[in-house]
Amino acid sequence: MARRNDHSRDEIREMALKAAETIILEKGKDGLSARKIAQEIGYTVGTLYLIFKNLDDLILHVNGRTLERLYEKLSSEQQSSSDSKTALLQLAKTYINFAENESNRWKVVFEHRAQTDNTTPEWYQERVGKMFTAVETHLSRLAPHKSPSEIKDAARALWGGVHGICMLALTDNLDITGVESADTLTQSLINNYLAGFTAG
Amino acid sequence: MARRNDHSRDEIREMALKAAETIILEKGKDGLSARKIAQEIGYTVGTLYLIFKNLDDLILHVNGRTLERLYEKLSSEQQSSSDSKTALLQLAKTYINFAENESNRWKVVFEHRAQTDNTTPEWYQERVGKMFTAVETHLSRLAPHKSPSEIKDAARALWGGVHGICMLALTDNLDITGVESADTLTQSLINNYLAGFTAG
DNA sequence: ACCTGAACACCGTTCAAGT
DNA sequence: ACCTGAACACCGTTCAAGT
Repeated sequence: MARRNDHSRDEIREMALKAAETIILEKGKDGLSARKIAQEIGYTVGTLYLIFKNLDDLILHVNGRTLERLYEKLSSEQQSSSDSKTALLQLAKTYINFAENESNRWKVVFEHRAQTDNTTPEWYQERVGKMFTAVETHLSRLAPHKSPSEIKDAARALWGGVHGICMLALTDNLDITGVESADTLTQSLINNYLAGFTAG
Repeated sequence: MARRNDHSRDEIREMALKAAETIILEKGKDGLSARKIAQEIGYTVGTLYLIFKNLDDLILHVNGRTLERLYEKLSSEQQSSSDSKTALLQLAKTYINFAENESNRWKVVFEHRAQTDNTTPEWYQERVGKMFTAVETHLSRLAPHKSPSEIKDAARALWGGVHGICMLALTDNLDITGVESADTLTQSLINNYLAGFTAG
């Protein structure tokens, strides 16, 4: 063995990330290990360390892809919305559906973020930031008299709120039943928040 | 060795939970292991398994104690509040301060919840439920015309929102700076939400 | 240059055996 | 009855050695 050259570095990289995503999908983060990924793609553990700094780095890239997929979902649904309020409600619906459908992958984004306190690369921060841009756009349409920093804060308050309901629902900490209720709660949050925000 | 009887079962149990809390405080969940707990309390790993079902069970009890401490903090601050709106804002402040001060322990509550999907014991659910009761009480005072189920939903929407901002701030996912901002955002969330909720 | 295989220092969990 | 010690089946990570 050694010197096989069956796959390019980029191919191995892609295979590894795909394998990791599949394992997380099926077994959650606890089911993931470098050895399992390696076995899945037909290489040795050592090979993974030629491509990724370590397992945390690999998971960081998995999470980057998850955020990318969410962003695609969010941006594909926001063109034909009549008004900005409806658009925001629709964004929240999409957000929650994504989190529910990709539940295991979605949880990893935040579990992993919580544990490793190394500085996050800029490409990652950018993807998180993109998720707020659409919200800010709609909010500034609904409240044109607000300053940019007020809009920025509002987007973070409101979307942090949507996220919180979503995560608590996903982890069964809200004493509610499933997605349908999570959806009801976010709609209530957004409607009431907007009532206060646009009036104030 | 064997048959030492230096400590009662309950004493060992308490020592183990305390040791686990200290390790989590200092190194986070990743720094925790059964072997380290055992070493810290001067017993063998095997002993831990005579008292706890497994490490997940031990962590569950650590989390139960964390929730209990939060509840004490929350209930100690809510006596003299003039009106219910101020009381809710104060509750959120206390909540965020607790999460920030006990950051490592607080994260474990939700990381662990996210990974193990075994049914949670009722004593745990009760502690989570207690956290919502105070919120419900204040909300029903502010909006006496709402039905109990509307109040319940509102409490979950609003507090899920507070929680979301709190967690995103703690994990650096909000592009804001620290606790102060998390506090500003929750105050904004609560104020605007209440404006809509009490008017509707 | 590319990849392996074996090593190192860890894990969680179990359970026969010691007192 | 209470606790140990050693075992089992796993980990992440590194790196000399093979082709």
